[in-house]
Formats: sequence, C-alpha cells, structure tokens
Amino acid sequence: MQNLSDNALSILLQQYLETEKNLTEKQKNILKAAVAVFSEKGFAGASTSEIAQKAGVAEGTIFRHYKTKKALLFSIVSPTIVGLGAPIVLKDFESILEKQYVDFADFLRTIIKDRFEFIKNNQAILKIIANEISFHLELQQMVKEILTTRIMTKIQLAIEYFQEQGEIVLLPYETIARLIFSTIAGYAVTRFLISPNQDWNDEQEIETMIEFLVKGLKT
Amino acid sequence: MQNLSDNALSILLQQYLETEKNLTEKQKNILKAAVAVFSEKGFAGASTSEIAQKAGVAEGTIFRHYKTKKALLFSIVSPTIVGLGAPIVLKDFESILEKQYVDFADFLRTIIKDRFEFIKNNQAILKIIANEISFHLELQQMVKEILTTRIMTKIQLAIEYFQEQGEIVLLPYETIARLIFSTIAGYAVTRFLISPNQDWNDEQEIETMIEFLVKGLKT
Amino acid sequence: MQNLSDNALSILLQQYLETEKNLTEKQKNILKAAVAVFSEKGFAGASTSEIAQKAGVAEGTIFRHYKTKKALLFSIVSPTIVGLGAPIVLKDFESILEKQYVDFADFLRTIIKDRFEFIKNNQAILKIIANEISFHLELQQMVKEILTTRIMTKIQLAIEYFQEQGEIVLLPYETIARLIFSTIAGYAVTRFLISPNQDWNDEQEIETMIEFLVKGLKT
Amino acid sequence: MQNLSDNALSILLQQYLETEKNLTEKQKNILKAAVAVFSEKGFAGASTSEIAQKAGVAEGTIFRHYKTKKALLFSIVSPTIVGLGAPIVLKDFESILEKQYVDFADFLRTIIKDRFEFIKNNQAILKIIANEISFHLELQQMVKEILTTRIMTKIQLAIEYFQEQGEIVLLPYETIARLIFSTIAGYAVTRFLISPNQDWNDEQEIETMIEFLVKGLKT
DNA sequence: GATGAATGAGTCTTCATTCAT
DNA sequence: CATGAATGAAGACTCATTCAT
Repeated sequence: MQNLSDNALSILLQQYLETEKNLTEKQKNILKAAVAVFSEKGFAGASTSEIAQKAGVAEGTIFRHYKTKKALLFSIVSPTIVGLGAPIVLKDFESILEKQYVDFADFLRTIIKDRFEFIKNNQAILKIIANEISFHLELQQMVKEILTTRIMTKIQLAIEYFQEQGEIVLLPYETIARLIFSTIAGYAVTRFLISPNQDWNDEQEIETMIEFLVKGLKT
Repeated sequence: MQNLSDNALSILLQQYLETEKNLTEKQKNILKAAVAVFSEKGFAGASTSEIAQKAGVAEGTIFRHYKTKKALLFSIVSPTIVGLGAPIVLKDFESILEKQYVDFADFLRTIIKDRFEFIKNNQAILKIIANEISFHLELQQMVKEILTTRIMTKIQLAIEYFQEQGEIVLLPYETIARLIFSTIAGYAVTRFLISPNQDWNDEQEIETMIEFLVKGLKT
Repeated sequence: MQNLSDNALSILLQQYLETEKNLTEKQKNILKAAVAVFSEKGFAGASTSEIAQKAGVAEGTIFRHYKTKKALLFSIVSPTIVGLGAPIVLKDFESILEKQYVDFADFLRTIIKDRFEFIKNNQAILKIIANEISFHLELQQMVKEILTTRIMTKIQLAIEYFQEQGEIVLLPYETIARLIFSTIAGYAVTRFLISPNQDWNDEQEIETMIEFLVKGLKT
Repeated sequence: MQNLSDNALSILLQQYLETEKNLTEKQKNILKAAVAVFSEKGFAGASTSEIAQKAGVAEGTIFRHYKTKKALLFSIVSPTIVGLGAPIVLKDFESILEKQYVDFADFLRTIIKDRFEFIKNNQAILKIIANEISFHLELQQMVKEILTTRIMTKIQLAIEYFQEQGEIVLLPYETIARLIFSTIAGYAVTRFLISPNQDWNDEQEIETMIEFLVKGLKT
C-alpha cells in the first residue's frame, strides 16, 4: 500500500478532497467562471474582473478566497492534476494483473476507456493545464510528480508483465508508454479540439486504437 | 503541377520568401527577441517593452515595423505555418510514389525524417503556434488551410496507394494520418519539451517508430 | 404642457439631475479638474494624467468612473448642453406671452438676462463646448437637438407673436433669432474671453443691446 | 502713410508676401494638407505623420521646412491674420470718407462685403484660428495687435465721422464696432459652419444686416 | 533637398490587488 | 463575509522630432 501522505502530493490530495464540499455557492461560481475564462482566453489573457463579472461576485470577493490570480489558477488545476493519476492509484494494477486471463488488449481497453472518460469530463481544465504548463514551473513539477510516482511506476509494472508474457516487444517501458499515450492524446486532441462537432463513434475509434497498439507493439 | 499562386497561401508564401532578405539588422533582432519572449512567456504574457529591450531597440521601433503586437506574432508565425506544408509541396509525392520499390517503411522514413528535421529547426516558433492556436481564430484558419490543402490531400494519395498495394490496413485515411502524426508529435513533445536534456538517439528512435507504425498499420 | 420625457433628451436630463448628488468627493474633484484642464488646453491637448494629478486621485480612478477620456468630456458637457435649453422649457413662453403689457423689449430683457446669467455661471464648460463642437459629431447632434426642439420652437412662437403685434419686422424668424443671438454671443465673447478684466457694467450693456435690437428689428 | 516696418507686424507681412512665391510644390502640398488636417481635427488632434501622408511627402520633410509642428501652424495662420487687417490698410478709410455722399449704409456695405469675401475665401484657416486662439498666447497677441493697430484705429475714425454727421448713436466706438462685428460673425458662423448646405442668398442677407445695423445704430 | 528609420517620452487604458465600509 | 472604490504599476501604442544616407 502507498502511503498517501508521504510526499507533496498529500497537499494536493487534501485540496482535491475538499473540492466537493466546503465550498460556498459564490466560490463554486468563481471557480466555474474562472475555468471558462482561463480556458477561453488563457491565464495571462484573462482578467480577474471578467471572472468576477461572469461569476456574479464583486472583484474583491475573488481575492478573499484566493490570495492571487495564480492561486486561483492552481486551485482549479490541482485537483485535475491529481485526478490524472488518481484512478490508477485507486484501482490497483497489481490486483488487476493478478486476475487470470488478462491480456494486453484488455489492459489497453481498461486504461483507454478510463482515461478517455476522464479527458471527456475535464476538457476545459485539461486545456488550461496544457496551455499553461510551459509557463509555470510549479505546474510542471506537479504534473511530473504525478506522472512519475503515480502513473509511470504502475505502468512499468504492467508493461514488464506483458513483456514477460511475451505479448509485447522488448522496448524500454518509457518508449512503450509514450507510444500508447501519444495514440490516446492524438485521438483526444482531434476529438475534442480539432473536430469536436464531427460525428464520432468513440467505441469504434477506441477499438481501432487498441488493434493498432496491439499490433504495433507485438513481439 | 501545383500552381503556387492559386490561393490565399501565395500571400503567406511571399511573406515567407521575403523573410530572409529585405530585413534590417534591427528587424532581425526584433524578430529574434520576440520569438524568445513569446515562446518563454506566451503571447499575452509577453510585453513589447521586454521584447524591445532584448532586441536592443526602442519600443517605438517595434511598432514602426509591426503595426500591432499581434501583427508581430503573425509575422513570426506565418512563415513557419507555410513551412509546415512546404516540403510536401516541393517534393511531390506523386513523383516519389512513381519510383519503384518504394514501400511504406521508406515512405514513413522520408516524412518522419523531414518533419523531424523541420520541428528541430523550428522548435521555438512551433511552440508559440501550439500555445496560441487556441486563442487566435486567424491562426486556426491558417493552419487548417495549410493542413487540408497542402498536406492532407497529398497524404491521402500516398495512403490510398499503399492501401491498394495491400501494405496497410483499410481504415479511413484520416485515421491513419492521425495515428502517424500522433506518433511523431508524441516523440517531438517528449524529445524537445519534456526531456530535452536526456541523451537521445534520434536515428534509433525513428526506426522504432517506423517499425511500430508499419506493424500497427499492417493489414 | 411639454412632456419632459418625450424624447432622447430625457436621458440627458436625468444625467443632469443626478449630477449634483450621487457624486463622491473624488468624482467631484475629477470633474472639476477635468473642466479646468479641458478648458485650458482643449480636449486633445489635455492629458488624463494631468487631470488625475490636479484632482488628487490616481490615474486609474478616472477610468473607474468614466470608461474613456471622451466619456469624461461628455459627462462634463452634457448637463450644460441640456441647461442651454432648460430655462426656456421651464418658464414657458406661452404663459409669459399671455401676460398683458409684455412688449418686445421686456421679452428681450428676460431672455438676455437669463442667458447672460447662464453663460456667466458656465463659462468654462461653454468654452469647452465651443472648442470641441467641431470635432465631435455627437456633440453637434446634442446641441442641435436642444437648439431645435427646446429653443427655436419657443422662440418662433414669441417672434411670431411680436410680428403679429406689429412690433418687429417681418423677416424669417430664424434670421431674427440669429440677429438676437449674435448680439448676445458677441457681448459674451468680448465680456468673458477677450476682455474679462475690463470694468464692465453689465446692466447698462444689456440695456444698450436691448435698445439696439428693438430699434434694429422695428418694423 | 503708415510705415509698414514700424512694428512686429513687419515680420508677418514679410511672411505674407513670400507666401505666394518661393514655395516649392512640396511645400505647397504640405501647407494644403496641414490646413485640411488642422481644420478637421484641431492642432492637438492632428498628427504630423497624417499631414505628411496627405501631402505625399516623407515625415522628415515637414521638419526640414518647419522647425516644429507649432511653426507649421503659425506659417499657415500668420498670413491670414495679417490679411484680417490688410484691406483696411490698403484702401485707406480716410480717403474713402473724403468722398462725398458716403453714408453709413454704404460704409457698412463696403466692409461687410469685403470681410464676407475674405471669410469665404479663408474659411478653413479662420476656423483653425478660432479653434486655436484660446490655446496659444502668441496667436492671441498677433490677432490683438492686428485688431487694435490695423482695424480698430481705422474703424474708430469712421465711427466718429458718422457720429459727427449725426447718422449714428453716440455710444463708445468699441460698443458700436462690437455690434457690427457680432452681426457679421453671427452670419458667417451660421452660413459656413452651422448650415453650409442650406441655400443662401448672400446679397439679400447682407442687405438685411445693413438695414438692421443702420436702424439699430440710428440716433 | 528629401527621405524614412529610429527614438523615447508620453498617451490612454487595463489590471491585480488592497482596504475601509 | 462581501463589497467596490481606489490604487499605481504596467500595458500597448502614438507622436514630434532627429539624423545618417
């Protein structure tokens, strides 16, 4: 078992857990408005006064809850960053892998569906993260920490397992992970950013990706 | 043969060709400084005064050459957007495909190496484009036009050719193109943004990607 | 009876009535400073920073109350433009004319004294209006509306009345009005702009003008 | 005979005489453009770059001929200010008055027609002078000097002559002059600024003004 | 003589943040 | 706890003027 308070993530996680409760109606409005404006105009292009207006609160009210504009950004972005790694924390891979008859395709289907759902439900905030990550060192560190401690370690176990089973090619696990993530991310970008209005059959596209990855990574 | 002046791109292309010459030393400094600052802080987060200072010119000088800050952005970004599609215009696919003994792996090797080189040489500007494309409709339109008229039409021909040859799977060409681009982009992002300081063996990574794609798209 | 809210002027009038109250000390200072600076340097020659300094507020404070420099100009100028026509609205001519024994000289005395008082109390703002009216179409329209709907229609009644009485010459009423206004304006300009420091006996000058006008317009 | 070089006006007069000749085509274009822009936007609201553009010359060229923007203003405005008093200098009143049978109406007809013609031919520049005179002390001084030394002294003679003849009322000559000028100016403003597009019968309007003034100033 | 690139002070305006109410 | 007036630093952009060519 992972100790959840053994690193800086515990702070984020706390925030994450507080998110749903403890929030007044005004605070929720502020967060909702901020997500909308940040995602539409970018952090630097957004003005706190526009957020206040959209949230229906006074300009000063924002600063009563969030010390600075940047703190507001992080309040929005942190839970989603934690969420990036959360499901993999919760549904422990190890237990998954212990189940019999789990092949690589099933494994891919599980993560792709799960992560696709996550992206679908967090489009706006993920867009904010993607847009701002270049400009905020702290963001980079948060994401990096989640990625390495929460995701990559688990992924590594799974990949090595399937390599041992002879199901997938013996490339470095980072490379394999990158190829998998690129495929998912490429779909997400096309699906939600480039052509959101096109008719999409997500089920089928996911199966196509699984087949592509299974074949591409076969030994 | 494509007529290069048959659509709105000709304007961009003209700009592109003028770029290298006709520029005073000061103008070059402004562009260089602007690329640096835009890429480091984002368009909205960059200040014209910082650009001026970095370029060693007076702030007014910037506005003598570029009517607005936004015009400066587009002067930087336009040639690279044109460049996105340029090589595929020049080295005509059709002629490539007429050569005998061209298989899908060779085809992939050609575009991946070419585009990888392009990305390597235009990292900063491509980063700016990626960061700003959400916020500037004109940018979206420019990129879309290049992508559809210059790239996708050519790619389609190639993909259909290899499908006829029975080399690759009979998926819609957009799907195949997306899987290829995702793989390249995923590498570029990891290579240049996430871990630029790591030791990379580009040759080998490219071969890995080619093998992955060839296997993944096999019939 | 005139309905005061029967046209676009009602908005101006509202502004006018709000003017005196509802203003913080700082706003009053801003207006006072702006009147001084606009009147001394002209609108285009005035800088908001000078106004702010003279008003003892931060420059940003001006823009919290007035969206733009031009809006500040109009806030100053609108009530006075309304005031141009106001007294004639209030003291209804018709009722004046119904009184017996009102001759043309009395009529002139009434308007000249009233308007002279108005000019005396609004010198700075009237100077601003005179200086800026060429450059702002909206100003021209506002003044034109007040002049035609509030003043000329009333004046016309009076002039026609005195013409019927055989007291004044049968020229078009616009001509007669112009000759009257020119005489008043000519005095005001000399009195307040050209030689403000000279010793003036306003009572006597007004009687001179009345005699001049009565004789000049006699049948 | 007046000695033309006995005061500061000689400088202006020299400028005035140089005006017609000694001017390159470019200089004439600059002056023409400057008159247009100053009159349309006011001195402070006009930009030298717009003037240069309208004149078809480089920005620097203006400053080769006129040290500063203000010097350009004065180059435009000075000859017309001199012209304000010029005709009265040339056609000497004294000689006019010596002719027999000259009555006050004829006198008025002469100056009104002359000055009306002058105003008609110098509308744009006179508008500039009127708009700028509040903001430039030197302008005020120039106009004042012309008015007092060139005009008022002559007018005084004429007025006193007609007073001696018993033709006009025994008011101070300044008052009489003011009433005359107000009447002319009031017409000019209405005629050229307020309703320039209306159909005007100048001959008739002038006769109306003469009759008005003759009657108004009768003993 | 004419040009136009370069300047840097100055313009109006916006913005994140504070604080008295 | 929320407000919104006030701030002043900083923003993009303009302008009159200079000067090397």
